[in-house]
Amino acid sequence: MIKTRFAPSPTGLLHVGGLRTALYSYLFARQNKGEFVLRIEDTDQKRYVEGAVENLLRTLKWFGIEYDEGPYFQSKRTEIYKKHAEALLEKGHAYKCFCTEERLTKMREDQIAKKRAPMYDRACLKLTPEEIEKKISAEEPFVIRQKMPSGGTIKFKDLVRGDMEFDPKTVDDQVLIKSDGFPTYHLANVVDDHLMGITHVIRGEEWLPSTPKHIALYNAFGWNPPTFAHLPLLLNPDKTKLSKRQGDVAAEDYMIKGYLKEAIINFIALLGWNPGTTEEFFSLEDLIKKFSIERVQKAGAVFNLEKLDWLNGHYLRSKTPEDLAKLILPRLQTKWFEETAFADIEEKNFDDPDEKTIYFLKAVKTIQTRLKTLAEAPDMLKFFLIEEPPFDLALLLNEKMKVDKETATKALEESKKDLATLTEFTLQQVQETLTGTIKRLGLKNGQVLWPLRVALTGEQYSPGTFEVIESLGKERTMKRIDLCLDKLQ
RNA sequence: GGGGCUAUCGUCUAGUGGUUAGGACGUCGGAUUUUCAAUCCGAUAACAGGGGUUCAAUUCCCCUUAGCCCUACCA
Repeated sequence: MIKTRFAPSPTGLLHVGGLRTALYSYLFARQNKGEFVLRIEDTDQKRYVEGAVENLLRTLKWFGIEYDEGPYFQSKRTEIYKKHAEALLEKGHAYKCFCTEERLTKMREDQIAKKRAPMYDRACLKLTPEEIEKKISAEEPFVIRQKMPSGGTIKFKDLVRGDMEFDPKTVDDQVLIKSDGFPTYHLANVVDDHLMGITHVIRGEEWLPSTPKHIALYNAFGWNPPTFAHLPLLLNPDKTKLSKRQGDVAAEDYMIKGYLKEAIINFIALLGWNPGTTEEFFSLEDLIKKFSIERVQKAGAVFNLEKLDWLNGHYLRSKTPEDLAKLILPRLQTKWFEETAFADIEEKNFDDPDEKTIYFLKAVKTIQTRLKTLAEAPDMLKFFLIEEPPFDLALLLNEKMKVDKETATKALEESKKDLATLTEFTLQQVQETLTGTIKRLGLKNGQVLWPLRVALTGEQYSPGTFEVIESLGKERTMKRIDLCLDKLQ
């Protein structure tokens, strides 16, 4: 059975690159009716960040990426790694190294100065058993190093990159157990993947150069290595590895900014993979069916937000007003909103809406097509929800629209008079009536509709005047026109 | 310095030994229009360079270049 895993280290908020790795691993497992394991690689106490695990769990859940097993914590499995390291020691595939940090640093500096590849010089490999014994009784701290094989070629087939070949002579003797007793990534990773029955290791390209170390470890243990798939990196606009310096990288940042999970999933799925067709909208379920590891790209992909915006708009527009309203509601907890009559609307109201809720839903529907992110919703909704829109004379009188004070007054008065005669306030009725008003006054559309729109919304940009009137309803429309006329005097 | 990976429009990408090198986002223009969006239509723009192989290379091979990743008792 196919089994994949996502193995992040809790050093901060889950970033979008990690999310994509998790997604691909998850998709691959699901589409093969396999299992997906979550493992927390917390073997470096120095880099542990409080709350990182919670953020990780919360984020994966929010995106609907569910794991079948775990989360495992490597920090709770140190005995296992120690035992395996000792087995390696016995078999001669590893050795104890007592070198101090100072010596290693100096060695490296010397090597670099001599234009040589910085690698451990295996000084401690020459230690006699007696010398080792002496150092241990003297309680000298030590690490356990992997002894890379001396000859041959390390070969493996990468699902994304094809046949790979490394000369073990170019690969350093990696530290396996640190002097604090914790394993390094390289050991813990191999031991766990084997013990947990992982069949496919899907991870970022940054791990490609250390894969020969891992293969050598599998060989040393006498285990069959899993199949590897190294994913291309997500890049900054300048093509460097995606980093915090150049914008938001935490998945949560995008949730906060008002991107929908389906848009984010769709977007990152397409960053490094494509279906080979011109199809471009994919739900998580679609992806499980259509994803294919063979079609994963080799080259890195720039994390470019323009397409995310477009996708988000698409998904926003495809929501029902009720669903959209539910998403917007938590974002409306602002001071001005608390002072409106709508502050007490709850999510459950949308299933059995009263008059107030119906109005709210209508307002949501009216702004729907111009929403790019959920974060914009409160501002766009504001004029619907507050009693009185702001009055801005400079905005109301618009030279380009040929609206002066006299025109505005007349337009508002006459529109009000005509709208007052309506018994029904449908979009069609409103439109026909006002078209008549415009004709009768001999004005251009804008000369009537602009002042009306500004009177009703107080905004520079808004949905169309007819829509606004219909959504506001007769009572509010009348009241707002009066208010505006008063202030215009 | 060493090892490795990569290379098609600005971006995400399709694609083939012979194609008008396709799509999407963006940008620009037009339609619609009361503003802003949405929508529809159109345009723009790419095979990194040099050698081979071949009747023919964007495609296959080699070299160069560029970019990136790794080179920790981080992951």
